[in-house]
Amino acid sequence: MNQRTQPPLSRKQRAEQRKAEIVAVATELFARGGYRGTALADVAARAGITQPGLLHHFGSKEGLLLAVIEQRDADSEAYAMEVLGQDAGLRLPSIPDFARRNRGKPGLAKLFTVLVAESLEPDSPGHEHFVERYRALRAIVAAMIASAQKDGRVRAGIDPKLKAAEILATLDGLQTQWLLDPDEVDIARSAEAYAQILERDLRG
Amino acid sequence: MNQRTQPPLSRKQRAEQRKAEIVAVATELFARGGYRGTALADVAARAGITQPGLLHHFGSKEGLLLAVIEQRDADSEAYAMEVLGQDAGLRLPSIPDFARRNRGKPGLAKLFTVLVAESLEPDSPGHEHFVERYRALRAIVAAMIASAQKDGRVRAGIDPKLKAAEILATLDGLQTQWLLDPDEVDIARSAEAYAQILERDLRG
DNA sequence: GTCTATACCGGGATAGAC
DNA sequence: GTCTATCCCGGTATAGAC
Repeated sequence: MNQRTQPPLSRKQRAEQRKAEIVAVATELFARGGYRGTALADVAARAGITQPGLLHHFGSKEGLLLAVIEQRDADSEAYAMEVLGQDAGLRLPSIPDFARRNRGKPGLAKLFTVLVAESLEPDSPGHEHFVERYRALRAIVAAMIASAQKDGRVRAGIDPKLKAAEILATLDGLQTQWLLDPDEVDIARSAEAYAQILERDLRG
Repeated sequence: MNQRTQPPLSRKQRAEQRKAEIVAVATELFARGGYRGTALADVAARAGITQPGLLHHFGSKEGLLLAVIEQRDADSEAYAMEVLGQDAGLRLPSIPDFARRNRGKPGLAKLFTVLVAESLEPDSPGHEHFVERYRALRAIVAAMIASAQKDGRVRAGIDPKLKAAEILATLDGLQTQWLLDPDEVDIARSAEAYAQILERDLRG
C-alpha cells in the first residue's frame, strides 16, 4: 500500500486473484442449483469471462468444485477458531452466534446443505471430503466434551462421540428447515432454545 | 385370489400397476443421483420399457418426480400412523424404531435427503411439497407435546413448536451423517441416546 | 490468458407407425 | 400402450488463433 508507483502484482498474483473471483461466483451459483444444476457458462459469464477461459484456470468443472469446497472450508475453519478458539472449553453461548452468522449468509449455508446431499453417493466428487469433514467436526466437539467431563463441568453419563454427532445433527437439521421455510422457522430462536436445553442436558 | 379363472384386471388396473412399477424403480434411482442426476432412459430401461413409453404415463420427468414423492409420502404416513397412531400420546421409544426402520431402507432415506436439498430453491419442482410436509410434521409433533403438557407428562417450560422443529432436525441430521458415513455413525444407537435425553428434557 | 469456433455427448420431449 | 426415429437443446471439453 505504501509503494510509490503501483503495488507490483506479479502475474501469478493476478492469476490467483482472478481464480478467487471465479470461486466466489461459483460458490454463489452452486448454492442455488447445486453442482449438477449449475452451468459452467453461467459461472463464467458472471465472472466476466468466457467458459473456456474459466476452464483454463481449473481444468474441469470438478476442479472448480474442489476449489470452491476448499475455500469454503478455509473460511469456516477461520471462524471456528475465532468463536471457540482461545479457551479450549465448551462455549455453548456461541451456538446461537453461529446460527445468526449463517443467517446472514444464506448462500453459504445452502451451498453446504446442497453439496452434502450431492455427496452422499460414495463415488461423487466431494464424497471423501465431506466424510472427512464430519469426522473432524465430530472429533473436535467430542474432545471438547470429554475435556469438560474431566473438569466436572459435564456429567459423566454423556457419551462424547454420540453427543457430538447429535449436536451437529441438530444444528444442520434446523438450518435445513430454515432454508426451506425461512418465514416459519426462526433459526436464531431455535438455536438459542437448543443451546439452553443442551446446557441443562450436559450439566445434568 | 379365489376367482375361478384369472382375476379380471381391467385396463385401468393394469396401467396403474405398470405405473407403480415405474415409480418404484424411479424411487431407487432418484435416491442415488437425485432428480437432476438421473436419466429418464435409465429409469425406463430398469422398468423394462422405453423412455417414450415411460413418458406416456407421466407426461414429463417432473410428473414422474411428483408421483414418486406422492407415493413415498403415502408410505411414511401409513408408518407414522402405525407407530404412534393408537394413543395420541408421545411415544418416545418409537424414535429408535423409526431410525432402525430407515436403516433397513437406506434408499428411501437417501431419496428424502437428496430431494429436500434439491428442493431448497423456491422455484424447484418439489419445493412447495416439502415446505408443506415439514410444516405438517412440526404441527403434528407440536400438538403431541402440547397435549402431553396438559396432562402434566411434559414440563411447562417447553415450547412445543420449537421443540418439534428440534426433534425433526436432530433425526434428519443424524440420518444424513449416517448416510454419508455408515461405518462411523450408528444411527440406531444415536437415536436411542437421543430418545433418552429427550425424555429427560421433556420431563424436566 | 483469453478469445472464437466447434466437436461431441447426453438428455428430454415429440411425431407417427403399429 | 408401446415402439422407432428423430429433433433439439444445453452442457463440457478441446482446438487453435491472437
